[in-house]
Amino acid sequence: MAALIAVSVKEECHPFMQAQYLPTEIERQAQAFWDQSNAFKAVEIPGKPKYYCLSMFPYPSGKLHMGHVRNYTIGDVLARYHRFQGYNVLQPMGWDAFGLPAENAAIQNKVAPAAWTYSNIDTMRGQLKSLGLAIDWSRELATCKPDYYRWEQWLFTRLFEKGLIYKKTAPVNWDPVDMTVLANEQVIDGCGWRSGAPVEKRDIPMYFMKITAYAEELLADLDNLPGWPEQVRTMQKNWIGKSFGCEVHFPYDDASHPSPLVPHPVLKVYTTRPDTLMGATYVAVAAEHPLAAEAAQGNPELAAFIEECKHGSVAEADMATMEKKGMPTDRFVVHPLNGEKLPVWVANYVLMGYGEGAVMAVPAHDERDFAFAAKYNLPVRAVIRTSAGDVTPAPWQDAYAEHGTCVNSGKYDGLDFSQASDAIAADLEARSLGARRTQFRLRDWGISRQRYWGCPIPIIHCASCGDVPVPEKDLPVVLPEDVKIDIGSPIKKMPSFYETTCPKCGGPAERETDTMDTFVESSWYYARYTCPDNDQAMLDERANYWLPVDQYIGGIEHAILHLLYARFFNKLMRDVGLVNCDEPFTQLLTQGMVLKDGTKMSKSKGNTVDPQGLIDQYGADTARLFMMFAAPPEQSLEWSDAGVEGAFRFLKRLWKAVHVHVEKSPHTPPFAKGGAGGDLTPELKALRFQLHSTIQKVSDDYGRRQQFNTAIAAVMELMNALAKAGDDSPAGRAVMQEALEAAVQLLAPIVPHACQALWAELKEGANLLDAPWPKVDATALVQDEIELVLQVNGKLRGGITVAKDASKEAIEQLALANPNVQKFMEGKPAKKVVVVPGRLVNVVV
RNA sequence: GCCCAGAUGGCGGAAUUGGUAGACGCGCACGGUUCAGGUCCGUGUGCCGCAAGGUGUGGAGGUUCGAGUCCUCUUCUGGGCACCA
Repeated sequence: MAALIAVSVKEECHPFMQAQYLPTEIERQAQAFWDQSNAFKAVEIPGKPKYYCLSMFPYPSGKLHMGHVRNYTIGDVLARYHRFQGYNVLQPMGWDAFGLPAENAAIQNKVAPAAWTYSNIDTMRGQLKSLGLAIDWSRELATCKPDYYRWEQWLFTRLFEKGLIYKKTAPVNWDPVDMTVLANEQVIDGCGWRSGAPVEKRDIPMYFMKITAYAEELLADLDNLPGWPEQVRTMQKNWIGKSFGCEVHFPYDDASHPSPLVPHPVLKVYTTRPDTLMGATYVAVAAEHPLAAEAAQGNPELAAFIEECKHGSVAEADMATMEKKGMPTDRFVVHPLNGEKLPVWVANYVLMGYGEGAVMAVPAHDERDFAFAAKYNLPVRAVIRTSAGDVTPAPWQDAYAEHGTCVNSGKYDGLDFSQASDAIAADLEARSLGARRTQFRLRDWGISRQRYWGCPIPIIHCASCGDVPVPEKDLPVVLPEDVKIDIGSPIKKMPSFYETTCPKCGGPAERETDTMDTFVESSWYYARYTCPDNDQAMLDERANYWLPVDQYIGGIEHAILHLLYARFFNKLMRDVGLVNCDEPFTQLLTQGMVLKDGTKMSKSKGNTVDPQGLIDQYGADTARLFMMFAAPPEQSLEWSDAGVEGAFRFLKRLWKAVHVHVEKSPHTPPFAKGGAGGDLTPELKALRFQLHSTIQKVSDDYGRRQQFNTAIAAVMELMNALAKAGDDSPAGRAVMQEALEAAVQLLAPIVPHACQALWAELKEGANLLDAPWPKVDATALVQDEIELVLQVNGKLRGGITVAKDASKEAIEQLALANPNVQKFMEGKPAKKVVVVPGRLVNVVV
């Protein structure tokens, strides 16, 4: 590249254009022009259709990686395309700046997390700018700045007062050597990543957001999001996990000795299979269940087992893959319908966080209960007739879990799933030993983190007044940035931070030193972009101009948590009166990962390609073109150096094609129907047919399909056709001008710098950003004849050309008369002839 | 373990509504241009076969005149699993 620049810096005869494609200079000029003309500054214009295009903001980890380049190029392509369509476009950018990596980097490099973060932001901002993104940089925000997070604290206090934030204990990963709480990511094979010590579950008090209060709405509104990928809606639906079942109460056998630890003389369970209740042979509780602790008193073996269950991480994947173990207690409960005495077990496969933390076990019809019963020799009683029959001998078959007809169930025999469920629920209700109930898998969102680099939770703990939210006038609670980092949060050891007075009683009090989950910041940033400069309110009327976000773009890995939390926050903000819309993101595009050698590009795997090197060597346009061409946005993208070369080669050919044309015939007006040239030759007609088909296809690819690889391929095909065209007549030159103008416009969203320069060349200095999107000339798409494929028994046997309005009968006759068709019919009569208009004829013999 | 995806030439991918499988690009081969090439241009390129033709979309079945596309089962790969972001 350097050599290339050195060769050709001399000015050519043409004032605007170099003969050679010189991306460095072209991109510098284009970016300077966009900067100076404030081309992408977004202003609210009432009445003009708006398009809010948002890519998930980056965590400032150091420098840009290829995933960022891909994400922001996709967003930029959509933003620029809609701008050409006449929309008032907002495309902002900011920084998801709080988080764990800053603390790790701080320990490693002996820098404060704030300094490290701000320096990364500066580096990455520069890199983003070199990509030529159509971003309104005046709206840039960073979540670690008090002018951002003060509003998060403000909303927290509102929600706390509304009762939507509450406090309870919950288990965390505790490293007993480092004496710290670990993130799931920091637990490797059940041990702390730094200390190597086996991790324990420990209950600590935390603040929770009542997302379950919105479970119904979060579930129902998924049906109002047709612009979201089906798979994301399905994942969220399953995550929320609404189930219809029954609460069943098992009275304790020795109800005469109710434990003070167990408030009710019944053991409650939740089941989605009340129809199998007659098959329950034991009851199992989670190790954390109060009954387990109570039964362990005076039972050292059981106490040891419960202790053992505390080892390992709190991650559900770990819990679900570990060996299913259990231990009996000396307690029994009474079956609520048949009065049988059932043993109570403690089992590690029962989750305390779901339902009642206890299950009724029906080994005959539940796979986990089946395995557990086999292991511990517990009775199995089949009570459902399934496609596998009336009994359930080992080994387990999936059919055992099917819905079927009750058998061996006394008065319920013969009833199907819903009849039996209804009847059993009714009988339980009559005895006050249970009731119909819906249950959600979704749990409330624990937002407390025992970390430093996050938004301080605005609560003051007062010995007499309890937990008091920080009054609005005292916000923000500012996180000190000039700190020394070692293991543990510095603000927990900083009296100047936590020593304060109670806002209610004025007595001495302590600030909360936990910070918020960084998912909180990323749950509302999309709204703050609409009014980032407002220092009087979290949001203002501009939010209702721009929201909802019309197009959101980000990695599929965020399909559940981030997107669910953001949807939740939108509803919270709506209910506080800050926004009008019910949902934050109308259209969602989930991009795939960038791979190299078939695996994810990542620092830890050492297979990264630095985008900066790519931009320096080939320019941003080539990087963008390659990224958009190599795969459709939702699929994973395989990195290829040769593919980058190919993209660069295409841009050189495009540049040369325009250059040669302008040199040969400058100031050519584009072909216009009835204008230059009059009647066209068949070749030029064909060229215009391809040109306008391409405009139609590419516009559809950008606007509806969001498949940019096929848009690029179509323009490549057009350029290949133009390279073969050799008509130097005035009509030929006019069609060439028309085609090159369109090609440049069609590529402009993807390759903005080169196209900006080429447009100025073709249109004598005009600004491409002012040009409306090319229109399809319907008359160019009219065809007199069409080609049909001929098949015999579904196999390709030739083709025919017919008039576009040929009748079915005429087509059938032509097909049967075709020599190759006759050859493969081998003299047999046609049993059936299928004519698919405009496509094919299939003769069945 | 549970939830959600994906699998098509030597490679990335195309085939949009069940209708010509392999567009476009890379790579490769041959030819040309150039003092030179990590330049440019042209031609060819799924596999088997001299050809006619046959065959072919992870695997096994099925529906259909017709299946990469729909159904059932299955294998492998990837994403998520609530404290990575």
